[in-house]
Amino acid sequence: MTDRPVPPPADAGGATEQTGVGGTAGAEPATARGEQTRQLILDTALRLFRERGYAQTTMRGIAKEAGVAVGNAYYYFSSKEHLIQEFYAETGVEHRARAAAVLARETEFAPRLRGVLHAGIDTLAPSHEFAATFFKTAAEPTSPLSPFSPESSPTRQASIALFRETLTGSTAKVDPELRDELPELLWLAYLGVVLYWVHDRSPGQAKTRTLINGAVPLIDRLVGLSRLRVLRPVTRDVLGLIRTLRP
Amino acid sequence: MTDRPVPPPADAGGATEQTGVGGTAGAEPATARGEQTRQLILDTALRLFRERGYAQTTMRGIAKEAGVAVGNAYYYFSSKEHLIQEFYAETGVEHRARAAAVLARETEFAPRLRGVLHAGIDTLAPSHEFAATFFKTAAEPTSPLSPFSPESSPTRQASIALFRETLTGSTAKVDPELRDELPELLWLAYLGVVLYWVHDRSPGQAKTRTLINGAVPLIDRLVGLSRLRVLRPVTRDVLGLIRTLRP
DNA sequence: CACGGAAGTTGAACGTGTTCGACATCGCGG
DNA sequence: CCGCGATGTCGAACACGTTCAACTTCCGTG
Repeated sequence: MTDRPVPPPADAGGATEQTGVGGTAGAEPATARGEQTRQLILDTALRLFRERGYAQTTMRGIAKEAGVAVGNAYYYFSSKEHLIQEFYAETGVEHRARAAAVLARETEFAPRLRGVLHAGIDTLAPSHEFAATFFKTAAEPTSPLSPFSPESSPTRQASIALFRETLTGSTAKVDPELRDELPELLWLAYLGVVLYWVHDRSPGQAKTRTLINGAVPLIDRLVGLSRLRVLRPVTRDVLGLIRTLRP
Repeated sequence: MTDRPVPPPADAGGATEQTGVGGTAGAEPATARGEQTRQLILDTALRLFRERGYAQTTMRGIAKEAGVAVGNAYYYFSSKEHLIQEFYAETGVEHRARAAAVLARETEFAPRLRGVLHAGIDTLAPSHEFAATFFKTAAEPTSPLSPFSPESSPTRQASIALFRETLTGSTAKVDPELRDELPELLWLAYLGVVLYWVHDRSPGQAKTRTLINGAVPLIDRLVGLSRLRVLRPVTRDVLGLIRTLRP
């Protein structure tokens, strides 16, 4: 399908768009054989996504290439989109690994943040072609793949934790009030960078690197400035608004 | 289909995702009969989208309801997604109309911006259910529906012009350097508001209203502050970065 | 060893968006 | 009035994502 047509027209209720949340995420393999098949299908799928792009890769193609029936792929992954969630997870793990190397050697806030952001793009880089075409599914609010969805919570929390570590592990002096909220804001900024990267058509996505290199000093300076008398009220108001807006 | 599988596997070139840009946007009717049919199909489609949601509305359903063949719909609109672009256009026109009323009576920057932002959400409000599910197609960089795409240029320029009018028609004193760039930044902020709105699950999307009411004074204050000595360099750097990053 | 249920696997079948060659209707020049 | 090309219309056919009832394989228990 593509757009999740509610399968049984149950839900006598109304014309709501209803999607996802309760949706089965595919089976967690219980045996070694299952685990192996699952991994085979996943590897094949991600390889084909990178080789041919997301849209040009069909579930039939994945199944044939992996040597299984199409129904078998659906036994482990409840939809084509769910294969992407696995991609997210893998990406997140690699991002944190790369970031750890940076955080181990840098102590100042700016270089730490700069390194972590670049590490994220480094991780994503090989998949730029195909990432661009599926990021749209992540943009749908009702999709379990949305970075704000409950299903993405583990990945999101891990990512926010990474930015918390980036901040608290640094020598930066930060308004204590801001200190609690900043990691989430940095994560949001990272989302913005990724959004820019997805749209970035410059060779090697060089402009995204420019964005990071230019934005980090600005963020750094702004964080320092936030303790200034003239800016104090602004800072307070921003934080207040954010707290109000959080779901 | 849904995900634009390059129809003929031509393009011997490579595995690029290739999409859109050259894609036919459907026929511009040349006769009165054509114009009438086109409008009938469009009205039917948008009505069904609002009634049933985007995914639950099928091209066959639209055709049947409009009393035409499915192939006929494709004569005027080259894909289901292209029906959405029409929705954008209609929305933009209504937004500008509502905004004009506000701009006619307000002279200060903050209330003007506040009014224009609320007008945008007012316009979108009746379509929240269905807007949420298709905004994802707008998020795909290669999609003609992306707000950054060449195809969206007219709508985008009109929207930016609206924010320019919001600013220049006001009594606000703005750093002349900022004055040129600010409208585009305000448009970006509007996009951010819409993005929040799409994800906003609060009753009546009340939180989006809170966001607008809270963010506008902040923006207003920040714009004023930008002329301050301490912030001058930051302002310069931000503007420099933006100019570098623009495609 | 036999059996029974859980786990894994299959592929035909459904409804979808989209395409395309054939047909219908129109308006205009002869 | 007759053609004839452009414009509009049609619906069967295609490939896709997804479902599901039937089947097979596996393993622990009696």
